[in-house]
Amino acid sequence: MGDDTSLNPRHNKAEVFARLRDAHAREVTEDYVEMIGDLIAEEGEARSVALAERFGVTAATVNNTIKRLERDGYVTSRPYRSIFLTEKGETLAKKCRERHRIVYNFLVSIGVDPAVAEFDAEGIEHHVSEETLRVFDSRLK
Amino acid sequence: MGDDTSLNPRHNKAEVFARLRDAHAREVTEDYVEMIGDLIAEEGEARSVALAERFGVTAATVNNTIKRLERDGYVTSRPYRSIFLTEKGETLAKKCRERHRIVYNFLVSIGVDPAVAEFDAEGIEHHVSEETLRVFDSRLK
DNA sequence: ATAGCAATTTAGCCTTGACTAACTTTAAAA
DNA sequence: TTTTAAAGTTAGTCAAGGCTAAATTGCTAT
Ligand SMILES: [Mn+2]
Ligand SMILES: [Mn+2]
Ligand SMILES: [Mn+2]
Ligand SMILES: [Mn+2]
Repeated sequence: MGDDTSLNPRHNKAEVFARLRDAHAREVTEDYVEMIGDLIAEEGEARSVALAERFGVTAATVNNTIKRLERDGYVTSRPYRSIFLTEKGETLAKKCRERHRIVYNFLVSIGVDPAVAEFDAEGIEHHVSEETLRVFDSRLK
Repeated sequence: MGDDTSLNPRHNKAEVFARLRDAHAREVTEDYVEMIGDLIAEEGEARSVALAERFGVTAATVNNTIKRLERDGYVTSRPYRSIFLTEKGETLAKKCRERHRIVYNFLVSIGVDPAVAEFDAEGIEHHVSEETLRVFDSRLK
């Protein structure tokens, strides 16, 4: 009962923002593994040049990011060759793709224009908790 | 008809991500002006120490951010004194507070636990377009 | 009036994620 | 088989947004 967390009206706003910063730290990783998975599915392989074109960034930026993803165990790559997802990367990609799909479908289902939903879902997906995602999904049926 | 934008299955994903990066560039600013407004309303003034506590960051970080906000015309401040919103800052704060309120209320209205909604709304608010916000709001009545 | 504490600022560091320019490698065309 | 264009890499730069440690200022209690 001496617990300040839920009773104090000056509630722990700091926790909310810490979680927000956490989500931001994961966003690029999530979008990359999802996109790499998409490319492998659609084109048979994920090349830097395709990632650069789809994200609208330079090849140098893609290169930096891929190195970080490799360091963190999400992808493997060899110089001048295409990029592969590790088990860990594959798992994350699958989760993100499903989450993305649910958020997008939910927005469309409540009446958001598909083109607008495409924009908004790309950002919203990273800030939707498991619980909120379940609520979105349950509204889809 | 030669318009690639809406017909081409290799649609302009790049636009979506460009907008996402734009939204990210504005997030911290939006949360700060909103919080500064809250503090002025609740406590009569916005001090660095209160911002640091609420955001869960150090005083040095707050200082840096306030300087950026000042440079960009959202706040005014004098050394060792409290922080004030400019007209521009006030306008943005008001818009963000209202948007935040709508997103939060919408999440709660569809069955998300209020505590969870508080977390998720803090991130989602920055990625909700005017149009999606109107849809959320219209569902609230 | 001043000592000491709390608040603020400054300096210096780090990572992420972007860029340009220049270089290297690969692969396709000639 | 050689040339050349596309793809990928490297090097160097920058801003945002974090941090710690140390210096400074302002306020409060003695
Ligand atoms: Mn996505
Ligand atoms: Mn995304
Ligand atoms: Mn907010
Ligand atoms: Mn926010």
